[in-house]
Amino acid sequence: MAKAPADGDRAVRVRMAPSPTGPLHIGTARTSLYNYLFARHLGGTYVLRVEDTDAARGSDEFERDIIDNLHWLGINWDEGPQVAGGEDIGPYGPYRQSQRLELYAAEAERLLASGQAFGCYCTPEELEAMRREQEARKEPPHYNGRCRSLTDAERDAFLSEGRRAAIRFRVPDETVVFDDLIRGRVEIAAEALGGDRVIVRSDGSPLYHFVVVVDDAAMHITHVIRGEDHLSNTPLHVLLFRALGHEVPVFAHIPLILNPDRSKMSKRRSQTAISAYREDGYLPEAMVNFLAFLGWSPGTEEEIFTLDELANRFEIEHVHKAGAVFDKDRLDYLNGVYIRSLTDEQLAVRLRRFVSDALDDRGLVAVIPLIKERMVRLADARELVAFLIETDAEVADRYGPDELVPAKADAAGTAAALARARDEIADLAPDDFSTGELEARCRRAAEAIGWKAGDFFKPIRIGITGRSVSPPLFGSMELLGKDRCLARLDAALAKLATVVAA
RNA sequence: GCCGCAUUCGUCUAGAGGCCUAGGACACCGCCCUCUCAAGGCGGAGAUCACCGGUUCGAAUCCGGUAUGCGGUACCA
Repeated sequence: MAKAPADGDRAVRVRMAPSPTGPLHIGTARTSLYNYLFARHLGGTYVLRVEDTDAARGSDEFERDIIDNLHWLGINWDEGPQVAGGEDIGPYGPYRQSQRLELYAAEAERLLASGQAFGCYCTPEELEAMRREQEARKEPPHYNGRCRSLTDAERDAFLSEGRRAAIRFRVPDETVVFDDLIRGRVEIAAEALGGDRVIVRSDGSPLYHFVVVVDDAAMHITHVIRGEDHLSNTPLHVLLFRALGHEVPVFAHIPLILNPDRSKMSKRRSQTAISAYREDGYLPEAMVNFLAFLGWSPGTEEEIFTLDELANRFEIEHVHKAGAVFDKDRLDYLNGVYIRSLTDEQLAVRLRRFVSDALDDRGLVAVIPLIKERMVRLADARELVAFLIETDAEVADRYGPDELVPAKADAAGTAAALARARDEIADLAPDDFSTGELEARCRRAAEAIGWKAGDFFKPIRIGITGRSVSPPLFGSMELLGKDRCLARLDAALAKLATVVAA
């Protein structure tokens, strides 16, 4: 079961910090999942914090999408907002950064007071010009320290020009070393950070790298599990934790999810919104199973796991180091596995919102045995059951007379065969209008005229369903009912007659 | 450019010095089953473990270098 936290008796606390600047992204979902599994495996606490400091790009709609889809996946949290715009729960709230501004201001003030940060009066235009010069000189772009040690007179001069100060963190000159649960020891020279970094804009709003550290410290986060794209930012974070006088958490940088061309998965090249997969009819169980295995493996050959089983088995040390291409084929396969594992009744509930109400609940449950193993996604059911919903005329409009004719037959022969089938079916008593009886009669009829069963069934299938590919024929006929079957076969016969006559 | 991380079948991965003539899954191919399509069963092909050098009796596994890929390099998150 749960083993002791890796770093002694400190209770594990992890967090997921999505930014509501877009719908829940596949990568964010997996990072959330890994955090969740890590916390549950160790009996720790899972915190959700909304990083909504970017008011211009963020929206309540996206926050709702993120929270809703996280819930849909089965990922729940112990602290944080429970519903979008709703009450937070937990002792370290509020859990939305837009409501924590006083804390950030106070922490920035502390850094200023201790001399670990300073006011910088350079304008964005000046900084841009400086960067361009450095680039022209083939130097790595970096802040040149112009405002590092301003005299009072210089400061007053800037102020009287109407300039407002941004706050910069004084980056010490050293090599930062930190341990990563997945990658081991990482060393990065602080020089690579490009000089003293702005932590509060000149308009007073704090920057991501600052608030993330302030909040992780304030919320007593012990393990920061996040995407590999944050690895290079980590030295800055370590330095800030130390400057603020807080314990540095343990880091774990998980590999990225990749487009087929191995670039970081993006909206441009892949479907990235979890909600889109949900609308296509992927099951959350399949999604979770798939995401968990994208970069992690239990080390055995088992591959089907529930969320709880994953939480039991998950070990962060076994997370793979390299990026993983999102393999849609594998997701499709897993989804099929999960669909087939449901009972007909369970499947009917999941399918309800994907299938028109023209097919009632009873009808839906009844057709499931015919379509269950033919679905990859729940949305596939729409096409699979369409023959039950479409009118006879709509079905007839789907095909031309030639399509009814099997490869080795002609129109006249097909018309005769189909007429024979029609008579057999018409002859059935209502009580005998069943899958078994239908099949037996049609097989006998095929044999009687010397046709292969497959050839004989082809025009029936197309006449009944309007399609050359369909769920099992006789089961479909039973569900359709005798009258509609006969009407559709008559329509097919009428079509054939037009080409036989010609 | 600079900094960092990575590199086992097409893809996801197993692999923690001898159990590896490298295992599994998806995809692919073939056969079987079969009313179409699926599902299922059986089988096949597919990786000189990026490359080069070391360490070792022995390396996919340890070390160094190279190459390639990716990520980062903001008063974005």
